[in-house]
Amino acid sequence: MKIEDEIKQSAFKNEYQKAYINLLFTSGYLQQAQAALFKPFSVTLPQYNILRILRGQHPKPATISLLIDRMLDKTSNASRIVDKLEAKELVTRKQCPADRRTVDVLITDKGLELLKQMDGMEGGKGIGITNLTEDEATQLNTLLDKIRD
Amino acid sequence: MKIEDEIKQSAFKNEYQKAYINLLFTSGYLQQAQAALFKPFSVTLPQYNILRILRGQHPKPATISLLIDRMLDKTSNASRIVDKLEAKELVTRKQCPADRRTVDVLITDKGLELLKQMDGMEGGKGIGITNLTEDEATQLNTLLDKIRD
DNA sequence: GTACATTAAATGTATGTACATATATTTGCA
DNA sequence: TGCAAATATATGTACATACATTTAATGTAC
Repeated sequence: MKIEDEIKQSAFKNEYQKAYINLLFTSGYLQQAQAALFKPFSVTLPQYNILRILRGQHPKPATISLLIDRMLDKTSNASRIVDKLEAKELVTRKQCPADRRTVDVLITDKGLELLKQMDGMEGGKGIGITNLTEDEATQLNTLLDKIRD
Repeated sequence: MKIEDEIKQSAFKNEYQKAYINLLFTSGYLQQAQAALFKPFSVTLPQYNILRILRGQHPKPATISLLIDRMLDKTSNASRIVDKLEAKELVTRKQCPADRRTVDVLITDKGLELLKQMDGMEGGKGIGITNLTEDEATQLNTLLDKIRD
């Protein structure tokens, strides 16, 4: 659907303003769609992202710093997201003996099992991005990279 | 910058997954940039969006329902955002006599004055979207609309 | 005209974001 | 060695999101 109709704003100042709003809106749209897919698993998007990073490290532990470094949103609060995951027994956290400032975060078997169940719904598959052809996806990547230059 | 370098993930499964992550990441990037621009004015992005809608209506009032309808993110909580704006005296809120369930929300002179000061920084001008040519912005709009089909 | 459904808005709760600050530990340098 | 700076994480606060529930007013069917 055209962005004009989605937000009921008939006119934009120019293509740039329109593209800007469109980008924010589409991102929100995809995030909501994904959150809906995740709901049955009782895991939020940021929690899922942390779990994925931990699986990537497994069986090595990750520190909170490493998680922050790899997260999409650098400014979010990894400590508290790990709190939630720990409460669900999807990760463990223990002080690292080598450097007692840092904490070793490890995904549990239960966490790995959950991710296994969720595999196949990642990457927005079937949500909307696959409405594009592969060429168009490549085009989109080029445009987005240019925006962040 | 290429998305691979931004999030230190070397390989994506395919162009779709990459485009998906890229879209979410770029949206976050733009929102953070805009939040930084807004900070001196002590207004958050959703608060600003509500003010813009109210200016569009001025001098007619808007109901909360109308605000929800026009907001980019439909599921957010317009009532509480209006609370914050009311506390800053940027809007007024009073029960509508015709239908006492509804509330007339009006932008104040102070609110209009604030928007006037902020005009010119909207639409991501100078933030990144203008790294594109006008043709590229049009292309981007087409791709994004297709994602939400 | 009373009862029930619908609508508009507000409120409650859990989660996350953004940013400042606190606390503990380690590092580095005089 | 001793002490300040840097680092790793946690915590506090304000704001927003997501979703369920509540409250009040209106509409509708009988």
